[in-house]
Amino acid sequence: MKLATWNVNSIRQREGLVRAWVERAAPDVLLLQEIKCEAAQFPAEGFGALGYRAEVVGQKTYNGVAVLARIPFAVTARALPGEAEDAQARYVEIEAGGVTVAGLYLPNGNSGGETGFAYKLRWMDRLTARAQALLAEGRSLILAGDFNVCPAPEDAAPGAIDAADALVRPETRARFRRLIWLGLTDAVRALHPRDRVFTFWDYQAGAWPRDLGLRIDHVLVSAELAERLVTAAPDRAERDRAQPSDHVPVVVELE
DNA sequence: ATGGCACGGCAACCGTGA
Repeated sequence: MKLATWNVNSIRQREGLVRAWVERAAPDVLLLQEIKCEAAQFPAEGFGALGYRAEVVGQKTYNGVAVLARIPFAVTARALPGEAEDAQARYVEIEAGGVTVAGLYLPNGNSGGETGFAYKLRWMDRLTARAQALLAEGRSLILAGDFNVCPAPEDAAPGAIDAADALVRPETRARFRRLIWLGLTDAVRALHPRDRVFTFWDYQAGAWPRDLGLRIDHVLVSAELAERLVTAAPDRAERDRAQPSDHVPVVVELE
């Protein structure tokens, strides 16, 4: 199984780029974040022509997630259980090939002051509870998406981010570790323990040419899937294209 | 030393992103 996650920063702006990438990379499952549109605006036909079925959890203007898959799947959730506060479209969960796959767009946590940050932390707690419940059922599990978490200092280029940023605050990192402690493996870091690996470069300040990036898009897999990992890496070349997203796809292959 | 971008919604900028 080849699975990818990509924050595309508006699917309507990025349709051509994403379609071209899908044709080249041919993932079995592609999780999209920040599609920034309602389901009716999602260009499902274009991907249907490539053999992909879409499940879209959309929202006007902000957020929005989707799954594209060329293998059969069943939708198991369109929101993260917990608080009834998710007017925000940030979670979609499917079952495919015997694996539960959650595509997520975790709140950034920098807007709305401490209230916004608290929402991020609660969202992480709810994600942990969901993952724990699925693992308790004995499911093989993949959590993939834009976590808006830079797990460790080596996941940020020096000077790329302020210490007070919600992506690196200790409370954020502690909750990410709690997820890992459920028994999940950070696929990219597991296969690249010493490498400098980034998945995001800001549009501003020449962040891409200066390689001032962050690693904030992740694929976490349960133990038996970790043993099947063959490759796990971002596709950096996508950041060099015309009108790119500020994130690149992260691709994982399981044998 | 510093400033630097892009998106959607809307019809002038502004909230958000990270």
